[in-house]
Amino acid sequence: MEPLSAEERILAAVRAIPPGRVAGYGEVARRAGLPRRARLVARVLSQNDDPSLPWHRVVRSDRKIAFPDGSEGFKRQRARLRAEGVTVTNGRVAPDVAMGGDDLDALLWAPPEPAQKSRRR
DNA sequence: AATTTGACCCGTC
DNA sequence: AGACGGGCCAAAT
Repeated sequence: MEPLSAEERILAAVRAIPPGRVAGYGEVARRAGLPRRARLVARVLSQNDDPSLPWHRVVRSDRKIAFPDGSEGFKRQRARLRAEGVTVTNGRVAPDVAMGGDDLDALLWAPPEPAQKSRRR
């Protein structure tokens, strides 16, 4: 088996984000085994053309949509997120759907259950 | 070949 | 909240 290229690993990491949840660019990079390569993730997404890729589940680490407010990309991403039940206000997704927030479970791709308020251990 | 750009991130102030 | 500086690095200028 040919080892997966960096780009393929990134795409796989993006596809691994469960519906209704989001992850940061840096988080995806780390997941793909490419720490500190957040920009590469952004570049790969910008090149991607596969409509089946859930690229809209990738947001900035501050949970805001990376596109300029009001731009086409911005509106497209916001619509796709809302379509799967993610609340977006002022270009930012609700904290309970974000991963890497502060709970270990989140970092380990916590099971789909965004409804609950993450109780600290 | 050198410099700038970009769907980014983090610590510090 | 925002600003600044340093990382990161493939592509485009």
